[in-house]
Amino acid sequence: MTRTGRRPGTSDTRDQILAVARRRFATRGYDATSLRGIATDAKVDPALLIHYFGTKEGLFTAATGLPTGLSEVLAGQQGQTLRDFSESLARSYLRFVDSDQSRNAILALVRSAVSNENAAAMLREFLAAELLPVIASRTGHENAPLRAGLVAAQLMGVAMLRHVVRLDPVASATPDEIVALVAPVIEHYLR
Amino acid sequence: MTRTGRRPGTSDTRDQILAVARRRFATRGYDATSLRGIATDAKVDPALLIHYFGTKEGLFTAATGLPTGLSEVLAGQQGQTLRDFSESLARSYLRFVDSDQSRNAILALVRSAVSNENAAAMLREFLAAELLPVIASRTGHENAPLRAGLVAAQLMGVAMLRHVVRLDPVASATPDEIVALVAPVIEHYLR
DNA sequence: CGTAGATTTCATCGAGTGTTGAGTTAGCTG
DNA sequence: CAGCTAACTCAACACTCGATGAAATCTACG
Repeated sequence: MTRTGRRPGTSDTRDQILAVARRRFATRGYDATSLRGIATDAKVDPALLIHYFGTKEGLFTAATGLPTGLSEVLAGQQGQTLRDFSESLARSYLRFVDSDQSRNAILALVRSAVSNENAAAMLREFLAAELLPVIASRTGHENAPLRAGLVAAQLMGVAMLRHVVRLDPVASATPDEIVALVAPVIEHYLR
Repeated sequence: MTRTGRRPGTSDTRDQILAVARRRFATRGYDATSLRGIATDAKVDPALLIHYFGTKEGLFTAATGLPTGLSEVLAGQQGQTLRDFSESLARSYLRFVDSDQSRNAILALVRSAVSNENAAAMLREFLAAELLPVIASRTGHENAPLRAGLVAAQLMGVAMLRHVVRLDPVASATPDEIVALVAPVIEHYLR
């Protein structure tokens, strides 16, 4: 069936591997995701992944690299009142985390972070470098970083209950219902 | 060195296996924890774990079964004002999660839940049966379950950032600092 | 056309996994 | 002391994992 050697025509195989890898890392985490599983899904030999990315970790960082989107969205919401900022932060975050497209990058990190110290470090650095400064810049308290961290904790907890634990009624609530309750909390932290 | 057959004297081996298993499941999660690793730590042959608990999953449920302590503590805090309840919920939760003794049961579930659907179900059921009702009973809103879920999300997020991601300044803050900021949020959700 | 380089598979290695079955030692009961 | 059962280990099976090195097939360029 599948002969050996290069396939005819131009090849999007590399991108397809990345797409499959992103999906599987996101749903199973780093350790529980196998190169063989990705290879099978991508209709490719496992050795090809090594050839392209050198190592499993290389594929992971290539697949989950630059969780773009969130920080840009947040950066574009500066010149507003605190109330508007809070609501729009909650709404953007939910839309980001709920969307199949880009939640995978973050969920992969979260899923992997709990069993892999490397991934935990990546997530830590992403939060410290991208998310927390944007939030902390909205308040003038002496403990602004801690307040921003607790906002992040609230948001991450929502994502955990919604998408990992899938606990009702948090998992089944509409974004609007959640935003209505969470936005005032963010406002409280930053006031 | 270690001879075969039963050891002389009375045996606390079974309990020691459970102690090691709790610790390792908590720090690495279900999938990343191996029977051989537990056996080595407990100075025991891997087959003995199977002999006692039948299967790896049997050992897991035996080790992480009944995360008692939290629900009893919470149940004993009913007849208070909402402000006192919120603060004491936050403080009890932090003491529970920060203590080596009993945080392992919960952290094992959280760590395992992200890569193992069985563990996710256990965590879901624990939250739905033990934690949420106690919280939800403190408010009279029509959406009380959702509000309780968001309280749980805030608390779980704190635990994640503090103990899994270890993100400063949440990880290094004192319990008092966190309680001072989180308790009003709980109050807000339940008011 | 011819050949260099990219793409892809194959077969295999060594290590680690959960689990099994048989065998060995010790405590308990009569 | 004899016999039963519980505690415990040994060796092995069947499997999966990440990674390696060589070979096969194709594209691209001269």
